[in-house]
Amino acid sequence: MILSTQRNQSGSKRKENEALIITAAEKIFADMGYAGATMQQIADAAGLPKANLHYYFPTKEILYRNVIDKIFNLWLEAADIFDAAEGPKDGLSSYIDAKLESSRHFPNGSKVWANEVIQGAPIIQDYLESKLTAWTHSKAEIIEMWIAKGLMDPINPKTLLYFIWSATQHYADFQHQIRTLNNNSDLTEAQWREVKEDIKKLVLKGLGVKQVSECPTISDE
Amino acid sequence: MILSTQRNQSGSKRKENEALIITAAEKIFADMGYAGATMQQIADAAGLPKANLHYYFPTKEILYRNVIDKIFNLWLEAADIFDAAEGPKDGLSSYIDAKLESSRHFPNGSKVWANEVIQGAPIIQDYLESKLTAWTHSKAEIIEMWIAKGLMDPINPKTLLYFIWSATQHYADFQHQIRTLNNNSDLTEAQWREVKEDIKKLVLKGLGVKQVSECPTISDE
DNA sequence: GTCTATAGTCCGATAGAC
DNA sequence: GTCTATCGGACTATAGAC
Repeated sequence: MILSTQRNQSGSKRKENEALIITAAEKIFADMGYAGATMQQIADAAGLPKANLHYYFPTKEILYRNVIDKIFNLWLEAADIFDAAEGPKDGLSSYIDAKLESSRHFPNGSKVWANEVIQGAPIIQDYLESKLTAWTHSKAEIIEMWIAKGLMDPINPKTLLYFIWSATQHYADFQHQIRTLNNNSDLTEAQWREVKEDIKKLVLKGLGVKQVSECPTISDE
Repeated sequence: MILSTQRNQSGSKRKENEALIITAAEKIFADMGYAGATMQQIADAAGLPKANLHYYFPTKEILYRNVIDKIFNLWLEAADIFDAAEGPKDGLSSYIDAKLESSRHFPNGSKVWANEVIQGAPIIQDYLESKLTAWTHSKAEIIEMWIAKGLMDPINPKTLLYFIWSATQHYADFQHQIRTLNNNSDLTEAQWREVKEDIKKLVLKGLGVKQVSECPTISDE
């Protein structure tokens, strides 16, 4: 009993600190790159001494892999929408919405992923070859089914997926460039809404999918 | 006379070595990131002793800025097509072609740029604020003119530019991921042609621009 | 202009006290 | 489980011979 309680206490303390460190690491890795990030910077961002990081994550690389793991699982979840959809109009626009929301509110994960892939995925190649490959094939099948049913124009499904990934992740990865070109201000709520509508409209119309429900806003303006 | 000859000789030798070093640096910075790249790796890739790099480029940062400079000028050149175009059908499809060719044949420059912007442009912020801002505004004006003339649907010009940048640069920056999802093979000539056609078709149709000349290929297949 | 040898700095990781 | 102090290695940059 006592042991169990102790285990719970230390277990939750461990989980708490691990989550704290991973969140701090995500930001530092996004801002500095893997090699550029230092354990000291991550420790400062987490408000812990550097040695504690090594207590929870023995090496920098293991910490990094844990950050990637969190990012990748969020990515997979966002795509459940895809499977549940009735057709491309519903599925693609929900997926674009979800990806843009993720770019807006959690840009750091996307940045870490992009940095890693640009450099040839030296550390997370196994993710690409196992999980991402399987995921991509399953989504490609759905797109092919939609095409076969005549719900949208024919297109290489991977080209379409890359298209959506790049258009949406751009708003996370190139956040700084977009901000600079927007008079050094973050996009406003209205600008985000406009981006979402523009991208969905362009993709759905470009694919020959019938337009999103013809009255987009609820009421005013 | 003699002095002038000597100056030419040493001048061309200097230019030669500088170009050699910049090309090597571009690859190493793309593969390793700024912090991850070492002067030793760049020296090895250029086939020179490390001290010679410091002779031509006093510091790592100065070398890096020279790499960025080359990349950015190529980017600007690729966009001259834009200004010369009659309308969106011509201008956008030429621009997409040019950007995809650049992604295919010179991916390293795009990767270095992406890495830098993801990390908040710590070193080349002045480029974003001066050159890129001016460039973007001039292209946005052209797009707005096309819209005003009724040649394409209304869209925020910046959203359209980001769209094209992301879709095309994705094939450079995420080259490794695309290769992995393509059975660990680079895209073939035929696959590149398909990607180009798919992207142009999607963008032009999505924007309500009249379709690309209705018989795309010259002959066979 | 070229190259070797090294100075000086910073970082990942750990030992060991609490 | 927490933290300080430090080791050992790697890197940028330079001094100085050729």
